[in-house]
Amino acid sequence: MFRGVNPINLDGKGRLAIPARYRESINDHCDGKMVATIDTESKCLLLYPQPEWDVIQAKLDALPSFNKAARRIQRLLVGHATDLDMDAAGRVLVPAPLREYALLEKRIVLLGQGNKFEIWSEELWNETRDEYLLDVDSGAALPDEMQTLSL
Amino acid sequence: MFRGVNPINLDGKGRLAIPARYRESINDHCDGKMVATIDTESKCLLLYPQPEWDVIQAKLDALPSFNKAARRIQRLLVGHATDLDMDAAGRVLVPAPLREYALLEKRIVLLGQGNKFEIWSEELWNETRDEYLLDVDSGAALPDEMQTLSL
DNA sequence: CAAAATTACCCACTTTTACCCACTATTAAC
DNA sequence: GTTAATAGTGGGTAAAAGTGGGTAATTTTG
Repeated sequence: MFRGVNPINLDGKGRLAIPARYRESINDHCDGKMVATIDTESKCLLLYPQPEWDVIQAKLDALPSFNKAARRIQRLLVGHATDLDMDAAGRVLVPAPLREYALLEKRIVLLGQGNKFEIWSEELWNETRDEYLLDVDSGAALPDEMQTLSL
Repeated sequence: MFRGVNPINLDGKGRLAIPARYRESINDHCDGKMVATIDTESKCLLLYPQPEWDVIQAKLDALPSFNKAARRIQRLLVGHATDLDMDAAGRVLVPAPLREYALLEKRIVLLGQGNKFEIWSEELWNETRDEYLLDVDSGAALPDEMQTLSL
């Protein structure tokens, strides 16, 4: 279970150093094999341990090919999903097409989100986070599942 | 399980170099024997390992011959299906009629889609992808299978 | 059957990537 | 506070992959 915000620098080659505290867990869980894809709702990337992603892709692959919405999701998610291997220094190379999508340059944020990470450009993350905080005040409608949630 | 975006150049002879990371899997799975056909809903091609295609063609052949829609799909898909062999350098020659259908010139994109690849002209893929990203927000009707999907 | 076009196979060049090493900064220990 | 160890960062290099083209064999066409 991943959690926490981690400000990181991408190096000149587009490599992302996974913070050391996650590495053991990642090596145990998937031998350093990860899968990155795009988030379709925000300009950020999703980074899964490969076994976690394989479950999702199996579900996506099973969707009906002649349904337009299904096809669209398959093309976006599976189409952008790329295998990444951690190197000996605990780094993964983020492919150029994905970097472009999420507007990643030097300063990025790695966000632990349970079974996956999200990768944001630092600038975009800060803006998004601030918007979220404002929205909370406005008291936007919460789905039923959340009405009973106690923190 | 294929996945990922791969920008590739078709060479002057219409050959497509399969990215190295897929080659071992393709050789294991079908000894380099692939089948390409058209996608009937988008101007792109579908590229299957031969055993995967054989399953699909068997289903198509079993459709009722007197149903007009079935007949049409059979003619389009089976009619355009062409055997392709990977050469020693991991390349397949994309036949001219298929290249024309999908408007393939030099810059193309090979899109992993589970049991198959899609082959797009780079320009058309970028346009299509951008449209899809806009549509996601509009929340077009999703099939039931997708309502429960959690990423 | 001959000529032309196409295709398969091979080789050469260029670009990219994986792997390794070195340096710096930060944390932890004494 | 000083030292040691670990983590973060950057870059060089050898190997692999991508790319392009020549030539010979095969197929197609007139």
